[in-house]
Amino acid sequence: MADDITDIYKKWQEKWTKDKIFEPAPDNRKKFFCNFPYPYINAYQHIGHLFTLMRVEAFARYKRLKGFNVLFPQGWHATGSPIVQAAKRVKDREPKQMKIMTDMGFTDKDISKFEDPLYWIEFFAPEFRSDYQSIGMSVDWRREFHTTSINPHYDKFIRWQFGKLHEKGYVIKGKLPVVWDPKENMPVGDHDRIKGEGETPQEMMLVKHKLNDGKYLVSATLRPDTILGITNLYVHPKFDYQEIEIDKERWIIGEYGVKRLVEQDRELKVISTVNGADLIGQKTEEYDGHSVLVLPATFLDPKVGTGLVHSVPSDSADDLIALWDLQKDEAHMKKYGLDIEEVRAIKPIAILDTPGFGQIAAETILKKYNVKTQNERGKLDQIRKELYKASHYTATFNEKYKDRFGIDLHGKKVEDGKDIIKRELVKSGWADSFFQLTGEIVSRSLTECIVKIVSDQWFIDYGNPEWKRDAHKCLDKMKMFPEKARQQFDYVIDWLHEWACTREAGLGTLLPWDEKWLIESLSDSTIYMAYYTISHIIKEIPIGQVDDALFDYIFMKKDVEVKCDKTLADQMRKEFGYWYPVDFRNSGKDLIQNHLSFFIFNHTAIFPEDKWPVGIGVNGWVMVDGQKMSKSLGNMIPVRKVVKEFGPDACRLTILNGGEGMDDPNWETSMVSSLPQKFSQLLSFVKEQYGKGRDEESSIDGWFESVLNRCIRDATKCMEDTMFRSAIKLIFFDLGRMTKQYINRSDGMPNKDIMEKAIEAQLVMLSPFAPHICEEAWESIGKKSYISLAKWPEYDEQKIDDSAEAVQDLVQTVRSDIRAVLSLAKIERPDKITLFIPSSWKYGFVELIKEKMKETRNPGDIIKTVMATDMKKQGQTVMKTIPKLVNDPSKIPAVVLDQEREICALMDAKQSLEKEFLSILNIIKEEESNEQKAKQAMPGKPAILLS
RNA sequence: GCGGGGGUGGCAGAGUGGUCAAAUGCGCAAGGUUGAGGGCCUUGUCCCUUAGUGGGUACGCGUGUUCAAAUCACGUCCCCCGCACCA
Repeated sequence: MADDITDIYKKWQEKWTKDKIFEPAPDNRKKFFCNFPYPYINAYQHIGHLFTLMRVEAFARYKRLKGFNVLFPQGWHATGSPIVQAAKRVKDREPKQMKIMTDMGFTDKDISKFEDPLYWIEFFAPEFRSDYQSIGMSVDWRREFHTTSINPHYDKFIRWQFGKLHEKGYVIKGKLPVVWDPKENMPVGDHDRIKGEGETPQEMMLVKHKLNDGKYLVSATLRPDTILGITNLYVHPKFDYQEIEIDKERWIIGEYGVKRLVEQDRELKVISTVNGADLIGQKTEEYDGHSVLVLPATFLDPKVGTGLVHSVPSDSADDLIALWDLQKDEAHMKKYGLDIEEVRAIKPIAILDTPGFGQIAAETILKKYNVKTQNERGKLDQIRKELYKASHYTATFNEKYKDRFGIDLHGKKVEDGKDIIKRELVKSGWADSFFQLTGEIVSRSLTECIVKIVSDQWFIDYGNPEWKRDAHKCLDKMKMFPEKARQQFDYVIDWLHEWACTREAGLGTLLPWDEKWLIESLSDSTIYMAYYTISHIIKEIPIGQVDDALFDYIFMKKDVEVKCDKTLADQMRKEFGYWYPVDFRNSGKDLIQNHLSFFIFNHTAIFPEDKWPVGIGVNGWVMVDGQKMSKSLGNMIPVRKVVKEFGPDACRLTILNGGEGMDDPNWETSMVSSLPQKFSQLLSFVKEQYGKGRDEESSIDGWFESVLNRCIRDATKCMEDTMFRSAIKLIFFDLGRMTKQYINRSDGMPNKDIMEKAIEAQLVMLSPFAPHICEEAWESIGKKSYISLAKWPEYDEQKIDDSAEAVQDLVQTVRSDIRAVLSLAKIERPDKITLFIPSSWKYGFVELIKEKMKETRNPGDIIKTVMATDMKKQGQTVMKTIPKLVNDPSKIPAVVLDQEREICALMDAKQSLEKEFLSILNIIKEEESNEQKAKQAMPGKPAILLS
């Protein structure tokens, strides 16, 4: 036996490894295949990973105890760009990255090695593995692997997968707007930006306005649906616009607009430059045929859109206030030679009904905020947001939209009609579109980013309706942990559409039929769990012999020629056939909308129905002592740190005790730090108590057997539902407390068999959470085999007896009160004890007390009871209480059960012993067991009389 | 805005029509216990009142359904997660 608790961990980890107890092979038992998404290995893991991981680990160990043949493998993910980019940043000695490296504890000499992306994998994969091992994960390490082309076997597998998807027509080609660094000629992800995190490309509609000479003024808008409300255009008198030839048309558009069109691969030719001032006063023809005036405006930003806008004063507060300002400013109008009356005649055109804002929403809201001029930018910015929300999501089209767009939109919501209008405008040639960034983005190369349209991008077509149907079918049959995650999946499956599955840079696998592309990281990790079933075998096969045929042979049961050893191929086919499908895959709730849904989709696409996944677990995000864990708060806790400080079992128990379901679990420092000591106590308790006690039976045993069986029953239910926190409470805390109570209640002489059963049950049930300690305790009570391979305890429903538990608790309470009184009165062995109790207790209570007291060696020899006054208002409560407590009320001394509350009253008396009870005792003593007097002193209240 | 999950005592967190002033844990208070440690065991902990007791207010807010609501319905406010090409 290990001397120190810290030695225990290593001892058992080594034994497990030596005896290969977590390296399963197919046999005739039922199997259970669970896994945890392979982590991305660009830094040491923190306790956030640990929670998700531990849910799988605890479940795996539980299922093993339940007699399943359990497979729990683990691999590592390196696909994608973060490692490559981090390596590059290390090479550039970028300060932020250097801090990350030194924070992880690397010296300057170490750091230079990280300039090579492959070194990251080489370094971190073993580090992750050693962290996993140090915390006692029951993983089959033979099957470990990492992703990307540097693992050629896995690479082949991913190529095979994509070949399959391609074959079935689930991979399609299309266009994609991406954020682009024009200097580096690379796409720019969110984390590669100095400025503009979260900004994305946004499609803007280009609306054409026909001038008399047939040329078009082109404005940009996010609200093409309000086109019927256009009253005028605004151009900036000081800007130069460009006239371009595009698609055989002539457009007049700002220079930034031209630039964008060029960047986005539009063919065009610049013809000439047009001064804004020259456009003012001209008229244009609109989509619906009406004619509007071009007006001057100075609020325009040349960088936004096309540098000129159309004005919809009915529903844009900015447009309306600008119009009002201009209408008031005669000098300004004159300056540009405008007809004052004509300008003043411009009125907003009602087009939408906005609940709460009426027909001319812009006017309503300007009045509400009391905006007087267009210079009140703060208010106007706020208004824009508020009005956009209301207008876009709640407004409906008015009668003008009745048959304008080929379909009656009158009364329809803007939200629903917007796309229809957009399509119609494009179709009729009155609108076009381009992309614009939602905000300025500056890349790490200090270049301002642009939108680039990638035209030969590959997509996985999650929008395919038949595929969606299969995904739903799979979901419907799956078990969810917890069940309430299901609704989110349902929504996501419907909502997913084409997913860009290839990248130009990073680590990974090349797209088999178009090798300029790399398969993106979320797409190469959807069915790889199948690879776990064979990874330990396939790695022995020369890479030249691994081809699509082999995978078809293994996974599709196709009887094709394989290049490799047939025995090995058959063995892999057997492994896959045995272990698949995935029984439980667990992950954070943020992965529902991508990875976990892809997991479902891809399985239904590639595998036959009996291999579709059957269980998914989802959990929340780890908090640290009530606070969100984040880099900025500096409370990211590395796994290795806490494991070293508190030992693996304390960490395992603490993290799972933090929470369950979809709630965010909370890591409590106070809990983890108190556990090592509790473990020591548990160890010595088990050693001390096991195998001791009496052989004969006693009635107190029934109580404890009831407690024990109930605990096993409830804990089993919790484990089945991965409600690990509740399980820990029952197994570790409640059962531990009750076992000690049993020893007390049997005066240190518990029944030997029952005690042994209880100790064994507790250890086995606790072992998924604290396996090292439990193995040690198991060994200390003389068990020869591993507790990790023991049998989960059975429970006997017959032995669970609510009434027995209630009665026992009551009796024990009375007994301890008597003791307290005796000790207070400093009497060791009274001749007589008199209990004064409410008369409503009489049904069987007295006999019961007598009997129990005898058994438990009560300090008095004689117990006499006296009925005190009737208790009022008992009946009603009692009648309600009984049915809940027992199924057969006739079986038990009914009223007694209800008296727990009254016993509590007695306990109260004990609480205020010094103040109150002493005086009562005095009364009783003085009166020399004058029962009458005692009754008067405390009518209805139980009292204890000694003599 | 959309989809999902929530709002309960000092905190965390049960409870989904009556047994609810509300499990359990932490915190806090009192007492006990062990001459070892932030250990263990009792008891108390919404407000007022009592010898026992009784009464009041409460489960985001409002309204309703019901003999009865933390629990059901409607409305409303607030918080968290996601809304993608990022692993």
